[in-house]
Amino acid sequence: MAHSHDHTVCVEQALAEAERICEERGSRFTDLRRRILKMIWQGHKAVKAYDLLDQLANEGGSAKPPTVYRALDFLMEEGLVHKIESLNAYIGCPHPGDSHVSQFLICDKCETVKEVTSRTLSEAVMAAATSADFAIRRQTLELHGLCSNCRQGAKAA
Amino acid sequence: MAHSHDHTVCVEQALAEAERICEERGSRFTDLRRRILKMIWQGHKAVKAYDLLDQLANEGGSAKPPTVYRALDFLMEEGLVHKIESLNAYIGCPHPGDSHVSQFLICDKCETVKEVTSRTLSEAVMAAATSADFAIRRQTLELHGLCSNCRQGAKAA
DNA sequence: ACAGTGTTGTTATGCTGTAACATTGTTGTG
DNA sequence: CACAACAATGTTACAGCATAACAACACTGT
Ligand SMILES: [Zn+2]
Ligand SMILES: [Zn+2]
Ligand SMILES: [Zn+2]
Ligand SMILES: [Zn+2]
Repeated sequence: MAHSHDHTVCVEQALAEAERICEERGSRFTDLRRRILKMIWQGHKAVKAYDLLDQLANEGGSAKPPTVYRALDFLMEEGLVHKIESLNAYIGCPHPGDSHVSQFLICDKCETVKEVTSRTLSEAVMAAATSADFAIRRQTLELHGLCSNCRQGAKAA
Repeated sequence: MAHSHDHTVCVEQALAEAERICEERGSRFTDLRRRILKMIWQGHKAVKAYDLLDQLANEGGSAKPPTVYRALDFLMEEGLVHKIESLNAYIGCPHPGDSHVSQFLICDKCETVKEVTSRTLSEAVMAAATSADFAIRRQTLELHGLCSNCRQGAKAA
């Protein structure tokens, strides 16, 4: 988020929801997966797979790429994490559980990624697809630019 | 394109336009860049950098990655080619010259990529950004699914 | 105890992309 | 033409992103 906030709340909420969702579905929210999800939630920036790998290594133990990618695959399948294609990086979903299509606002300055779900936008996407007789199964919608906060900083300076 | 067509026309037109645009701007449409643009236009699918590399190698000579990536950078800067982030692949722009934001319809079956420029969609994107007080500089909008042709094939079968 | 399944560890490799420096080609100037 | 300046390409080396294949371990239910 651009504005400051108590981020520990974000993290705890995300972990609690993940726990609940996996419980419901009978999928296993193991310690490794929990650790990685927590790392991804260390802020509102998208996190790179190899940064996760490094952090795992620092916590002791010798982590290898598959460890991280398998956890990421799991988290994405469960809808707990999204991949930002234009960054090759991963971000926690702020509202997993309820199925949704999302769009991302990515600030190129502070790197904050905000997930939004605009109904209007979704409908426009649908309309565009329909008029081309195209059946959407998955969408990547990533908007890069400057967040409100970073633009105000620029003006002040 | 899903429907069959005389693709040599597409290619020739793309190359001619590229020539014209570079001429206008005083940028150099060298032989290498021309060859690579032509390869990208071998169809309406997105092409991978290392496939271009292989083709260069096959045409004799020992091409290395930077050769390809530099050409791609040039072509993208001139707006002759777009990158499809969700595929790590590159596709020729069917209407370079006129500045535009585009969206891509990517068929997961036949791999055809269609570039569209929907005004409604662009406006919805703008509206979503504005309402989040976000200033867009670049957008990635990639819709994966099935094109009309591939769905009809499925029904018939 | 045991089989079956899912998770993690390990090794190796493939794909994607760039940094840095050498060489060659092009353009304009005296 | 000789020469400087710059753009483009060649070359080597490496960094970053991701998966295949198999081994070891853990959890489940019988
Ligand atoms: Zn937060
Ligand atoms: Zn920002
Ligand atoms: Zn064509
Ligand atoms: Zn298709």
